[in-house]
Amino acid sequence: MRHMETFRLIEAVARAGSIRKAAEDAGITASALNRRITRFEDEFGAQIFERLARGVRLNPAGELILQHYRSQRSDMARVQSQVADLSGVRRGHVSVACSQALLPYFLPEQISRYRHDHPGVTFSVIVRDRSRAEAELAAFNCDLALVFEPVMMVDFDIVAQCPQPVCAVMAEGHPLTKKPELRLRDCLNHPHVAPSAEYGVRSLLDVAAKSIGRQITPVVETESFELIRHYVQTEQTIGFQIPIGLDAQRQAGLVIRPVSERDVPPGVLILGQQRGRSLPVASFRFAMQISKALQDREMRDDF
Amino acid sequence: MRHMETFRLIEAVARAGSIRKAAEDAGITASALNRRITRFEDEFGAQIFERLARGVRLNPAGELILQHYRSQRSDMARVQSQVADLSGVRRGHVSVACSQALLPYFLPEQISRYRHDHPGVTFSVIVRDRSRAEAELAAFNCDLALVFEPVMMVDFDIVAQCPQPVCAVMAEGHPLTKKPELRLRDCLNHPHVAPSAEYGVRSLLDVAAKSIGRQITPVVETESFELIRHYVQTEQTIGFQIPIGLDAQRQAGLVIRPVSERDVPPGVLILGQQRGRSLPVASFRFAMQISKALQDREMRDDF
DNA sequence: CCAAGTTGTTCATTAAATGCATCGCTATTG
DNA sequence: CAATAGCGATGCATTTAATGAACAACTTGG
Repeated sequence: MRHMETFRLIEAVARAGSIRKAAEDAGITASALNRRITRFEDEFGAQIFERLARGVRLNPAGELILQHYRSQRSDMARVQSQVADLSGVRRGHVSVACSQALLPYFLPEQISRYRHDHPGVTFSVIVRDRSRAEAELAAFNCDLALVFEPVMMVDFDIVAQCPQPVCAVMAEGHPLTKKPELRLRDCLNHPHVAPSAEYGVRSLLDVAAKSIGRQITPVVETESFELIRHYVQTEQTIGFQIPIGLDAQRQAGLVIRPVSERDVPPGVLILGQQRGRSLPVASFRFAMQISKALQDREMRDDF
Repeated sequence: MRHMETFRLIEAVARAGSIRKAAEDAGITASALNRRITRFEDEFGAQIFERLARGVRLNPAGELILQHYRSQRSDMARVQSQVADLSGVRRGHVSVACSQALLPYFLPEQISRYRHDHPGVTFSVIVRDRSRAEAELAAFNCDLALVFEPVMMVDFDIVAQCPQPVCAVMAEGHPLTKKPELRLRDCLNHPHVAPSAEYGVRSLLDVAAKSIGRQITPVVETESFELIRHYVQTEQTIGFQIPIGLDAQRQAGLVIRPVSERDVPPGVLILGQQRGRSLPVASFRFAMQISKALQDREMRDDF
């Protein structure tokens, strides 16, 4: 779309913080870019950049403009996808931000199933912690966010949800695998491995530990859920994860036990979108599929 | 805004049904316009007009595009008004579609009150019957619709409402003014004057008459509420209107009596907007003021 | 007070949009 | 059935708008 060029440039300038830098990135001269911006400001009727000595910065009006532009761009993408849809071939692109826990099994399965029915649809998956995922949603950089225990910003709209008890992962032969019910204090008495603070599992554990007068003291703290799963098989420790990122059948040598809900309340896995936005056809249908899958999961209540 | 030019032209072509006519209206040649459209279609990736022998017509894709454009235009207007708002001076424009009943007292008073506080805000008021008012809303041609007994299309969002009993208007000295309670059958036994079929008052009366085995048989049927009010003072007849379009104090020589609610259920006056749309600041505040006014009216329960 | 970095301005140049004349097509009309 | 009028598409010359290059004016930090 040609008309959007100016907006794209404005966005680039806002990102770069300088007209010259943005111009260089865009492959035009600073003077041309500067004039586009001033012309736009004239037409719009207000300045959108603060002119500083060391560059430029969006002012509040500019923030509004940028928000408008992003929403317009996403809406145009939706229109295009609807048009492609009514012309018969189901094309489109779905862009999801998700927590790490969805990476090993859930999302690959869901995407594969969707693409089996609609091979014309492509996907992009970005991995973000819960607050970043919501930020991507708000910036219209993705259509859907699938996150555990989101921070729930104002413009976040819940599409579907599914409770997820915190689970302990251990290697076979770990002493705690014999216990019929796994209490948090038992886990904390053994060496444990935990995700870092920005993750939902950790924040649930922190709160729960505090309420029994204890503290999470991981021997290894990491951003990578994958590392946790592998580490517990290397050193005899306890890791914490949520069931959707685990698969009892497939994880050979790994034992998965829910931590007693008396100690740690289950968190919620949430599929969300930007409030008030109408999604492209493909994203909408994918969201419906995910919702159904989460619902089925809740029915089965497995982990 | 420059970028929207092509969309404006597309809209003009869709309205005119012909590229040549639209080009003439827009003051450019048909060839230029034709090429803008084909270029847009290329960029967009799909045809948006059906080429017929006698001109062009929007296809479904074109309808979507037009809808998108209108929504974007209105959203841009909102952004501009927000920017004007945060720059201190409260400027803006409010555009309302309303039923005739609001013209004599209610809307003038409300607009005047709002403009007293915010002189920078301008208004446009268009008069439409209830279904037309909703159509204007859906086409983003106005921000608010204030209508009696709307037909309630899918994208119509209720902001506020206020019940309005159907009232009979008569000249002083009309025999029915003596009755303590006014029954519908009494009214129908006298010569009466009614609004035409597209109006809410009439449809309420039609339903009510039918349920008592009668029929509305107006000696004068008109689109103009004003004519009704004046006619009942010329020939001894009964007119029907809703209280918000009347003012017991100010209507010299006119008697207003509610028709018994046992016969005719009260209709509802509704303030609505297009679903999912965020209104410009001025329109939003005006809507809030109207809501409050309607609420106060309902409390006073006067007519 | 200078060096480095920025926005804003001027003018020649380049790219895009437009106007004009014309073609081919189709429905209408006599 | 043929003439005609109205339509969108297209090639070419022209006008208009956007751009690039160089420079001016300004702010900040040392």
